[in-house]
Amino acid sequence: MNDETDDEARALRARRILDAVAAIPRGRVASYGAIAARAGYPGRARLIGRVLGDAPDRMALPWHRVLRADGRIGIPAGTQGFREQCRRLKAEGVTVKDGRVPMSAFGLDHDLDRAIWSWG
DNA sequence: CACGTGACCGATG
DNA sequence: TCATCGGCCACGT
Repeated sequence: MNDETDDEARALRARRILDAVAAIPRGRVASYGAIAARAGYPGRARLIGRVLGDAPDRMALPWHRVLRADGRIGIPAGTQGFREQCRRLKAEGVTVKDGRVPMSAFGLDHDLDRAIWSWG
């Protein structure tokens, strides 16, 4: 009897998280933790990876714009997904070197800093 | 119910 | 930069 409620909760979580991912602007990136917080689940970064992994790949979603907090790609190196993520990021002008993106230049907080402090 | 695993993170050494 | 640790927690076994 609880199953339905659980499924609903899961669906809600996924929706909020996927929405947050979808909100990342083209050419920018965000960390799993940042997405978790934005979706309303602070401290639960692992949840994002799980949801993205479960999401149907046919879904048009900028999942490739989600990286680890240090800028490295979260997917294990050498996998198809890893290569795909590199490809997609480069395709939209994001610098990827050795499976890593300079968050200082492409992270969302950089936009905030620039807007608030008029940097760059 | 216990345990291992993982597309995580921040602090610490 | 790398290694470890404690925290986080859904899932499969």
